[in-house]
Amino acid sequence: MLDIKYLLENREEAKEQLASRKIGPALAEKIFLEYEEKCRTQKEADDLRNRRNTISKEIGAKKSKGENADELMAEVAGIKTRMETVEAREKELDASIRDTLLRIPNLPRPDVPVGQDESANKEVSRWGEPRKFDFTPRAHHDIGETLGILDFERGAKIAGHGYILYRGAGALLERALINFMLDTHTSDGYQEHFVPFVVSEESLIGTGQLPKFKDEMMYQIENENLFLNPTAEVPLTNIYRDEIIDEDKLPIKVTAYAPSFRREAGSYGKDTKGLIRVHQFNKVELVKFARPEDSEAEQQSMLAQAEKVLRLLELPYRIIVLSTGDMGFSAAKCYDIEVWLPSQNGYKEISSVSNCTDFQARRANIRFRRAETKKSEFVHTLNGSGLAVGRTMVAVLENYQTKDGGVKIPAVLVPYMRGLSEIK
RNA sequence: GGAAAGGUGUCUGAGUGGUCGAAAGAGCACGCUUGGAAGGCGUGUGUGCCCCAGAAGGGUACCGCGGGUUCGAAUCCCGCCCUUUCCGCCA
Repeated sequence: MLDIKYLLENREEAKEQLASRKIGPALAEKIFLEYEEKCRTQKEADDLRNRRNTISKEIGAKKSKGENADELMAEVAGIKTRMETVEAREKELDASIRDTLLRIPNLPRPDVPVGQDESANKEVSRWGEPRKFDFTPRAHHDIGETLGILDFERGAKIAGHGYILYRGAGALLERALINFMLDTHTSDGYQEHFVPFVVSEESLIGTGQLPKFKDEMMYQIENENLFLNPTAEVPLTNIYRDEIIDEDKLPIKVTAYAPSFRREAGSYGKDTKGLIRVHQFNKVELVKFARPEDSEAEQQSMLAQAEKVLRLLELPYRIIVLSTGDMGFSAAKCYDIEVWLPSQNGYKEISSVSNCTDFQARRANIRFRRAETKKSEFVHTLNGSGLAVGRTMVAVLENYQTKDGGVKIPAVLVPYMRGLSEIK
């Protein structure tokens, strides 16, 4: 959620920034208008309440002395009639302003490239050399099915399209990747968590998935105010919802493995085959809570943390900084890591590392107490995939495939594979 | 799922219709005391919003959340959420 004061005090600048995020000026104008009326309405309501409170005290005083208070009671009755109308309008305006604010995305940091979509994204760096094949590399779903380690048909039989059954060495490899990633992050100071796989509406509002993306993204549980976890960013960030953290505890670094569930409504036709775009995928998530002045640097180190996994797996990748039009709702600045996929002869997103500044903290009411001033301020929250496990599996299968249809296991994973060094 | 108890400020905890933003204590800040520290003493110590050009100041709201009763609600009533204990059911 944006700071309404910032919007009010920087109206034109804010509208420009919103335009870069594909939000027209109408929403901001609506807030300005409603805010103005809200101030007038609140003033009237406050004055009426003041009068009522004063009279009520007088009534109390009179009655305790046994005097007659009928006249005062008649006056207060008149006030109450008017109060009903004014207070109702006040509530309506407050709710409307809040609802609008909840649907406005975060504003970009000044160094984010401005643009409407991914064409304005900028490549930042590359690591690793894509392997030269002396045969035509196959796609991961082809490799996986042939080896019998990925079963798309039976996954679909069990749950439908987009739900995958992993078998044997495939199941083991998925688990190996999860454990390898968690071990890597925890040894670098991220505290491991195991989180609920369902999340409440409040939590989702806190991180920004609701109210705006309910239908496209979320699976809701029938008869419950619960949703399947769409990303461990939600449970991890909400750990500190409605809390005040001591400044000397910051930055807090947490990590968790969790399956992510996405409806992916509206993405029909994209990546329909294989593991790339599915309704349930595993992910190891990184989340940080930091002081505002540190969040920039913390984002860089989180990016490096996610990169580390790919470097250890020796998978080539590049880093992209997303443009204002391509960033996620809650992000003020976002890097994508894209891994090399031989079958696509190109790079594919495998991680997203976002600085959400105080946007989520304001929604979720996550603050810290500044030691010097004793005042509470909103923290900055950051999140990043470290990494999307399913897509890492894709990258391993494709980059490590052999001419005869097998897959070599990256050296760092062998200990996690009970010594298995190749799937054949 | 059933029964009971309970949710108050940074924390502990009092408060069952009026003068309660809320006792007391702890913590924290400042000052005094001391050669210094400990200790003691004193003072202060929430947040949002609105009015005000701003400071000062004022108003209003906030005692889990939402409604209701009342001239007046932390206090009474209803619904919901959460916590604890016991029972049931299970992994």
